[in-house]
Amino acid sequence: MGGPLDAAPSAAGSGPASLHDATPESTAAFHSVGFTVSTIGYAVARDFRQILAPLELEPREFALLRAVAASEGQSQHAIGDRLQIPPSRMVAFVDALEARSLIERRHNPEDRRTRALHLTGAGRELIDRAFALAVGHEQRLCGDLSDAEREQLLALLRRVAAQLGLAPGVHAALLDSVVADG
Amino acid sequence: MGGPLDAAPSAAGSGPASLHDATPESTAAFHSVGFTVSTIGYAVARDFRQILAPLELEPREFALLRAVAASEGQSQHAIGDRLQIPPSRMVAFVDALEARSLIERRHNPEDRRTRALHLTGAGRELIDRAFALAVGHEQRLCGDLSDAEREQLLALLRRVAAQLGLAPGVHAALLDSVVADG
DNA sequence: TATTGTTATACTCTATAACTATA
DNA sequence: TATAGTTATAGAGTATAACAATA
Repeated sequence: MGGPLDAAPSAAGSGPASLHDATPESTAAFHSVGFTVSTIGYAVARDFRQILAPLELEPREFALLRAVAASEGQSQHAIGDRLQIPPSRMVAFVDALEARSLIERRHNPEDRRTRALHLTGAGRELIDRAFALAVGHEQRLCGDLSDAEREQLLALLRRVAAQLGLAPGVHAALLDSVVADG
Repeated sequence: MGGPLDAAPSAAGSGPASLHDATPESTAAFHSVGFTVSTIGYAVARDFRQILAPLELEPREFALLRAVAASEGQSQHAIGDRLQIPPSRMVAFVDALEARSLIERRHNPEDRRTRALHLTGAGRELIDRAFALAVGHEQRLCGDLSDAEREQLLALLRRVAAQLGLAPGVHAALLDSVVADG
């Protein structure tokens, strides 16, 4: 949702009464950690999508390429498991990347049911280019922060993540196709 | 996407080479501000959706209710504009809330094309309950942070938002139905 | 002629469940 | 009988464009 989605008013403990006064979203919106992190997270994801667009690569395709690169030769199912992508969705994703000769399916002689995923040379090159763009994106995001401030931000965010019971490294958005990274 | 979506490796300047080594997402993932804020933002949104679920209210419906509350009597179009919701989508949203007698459309004698939106008593009550849940959510998110740390986190996030050219208070996710707040 | 609200159509994405081939 | 991959079907959500009423 949008501006009015902010759930915490200017004063955290002011209570529901402030909902009905004349001060709308514009002033109260950015005082809630929940709304702020959700808003910025979404904007970052959208921004990253645009950053990757020139490569004709979606964030989730970048994620998939990276997963294949990280453990080459794994079965389609295994990689889908790690990314929490159901088997039937993996098919289309792998199809698209294979059609562009970025990855390839190979038969596994030991178990002819499985298809081992491997990167091609073109796939490696594209990952490198995407990675360079991502690093640039990250640097732009943090352009206003010193190294110490950046570490501080990450430390604070991790403590919020812990409150959510969030497992490090797993982006739930994968399932819903909202994805991004810097 | 998921874990492998992190674009920045453990060392921010290490470069694409680290893509091909044996260290996968698990260790590198949470070192990028972009990935971290996007991941947590998504998790917060999902969490908030579950918080609201007992009220049978979606985050975007909460946002819409709040927008109506903030400027009662505004036309459907005006409120849609503020929330960046196109007119044709507003119809279904307002239909749903009106069917539950949370808001109502009234004819405007001065311009009979427009429908002024007003909250009902039930709508006000539901907002209050949703708001209480949102405050609890925010407190849980920040349960591990002192007041000073919370302000620090918000200040750092705002500086990242500024780098993105993000207008305070407008949650772009409204358009894409990924929405939340604490 | 422009605008508000509405409706209709087509398209995308996803989940679910069959289906095959191997094991 | 179970599993990896695939395909088919149906459903949700959305964008786009037409439409009616009013200005």
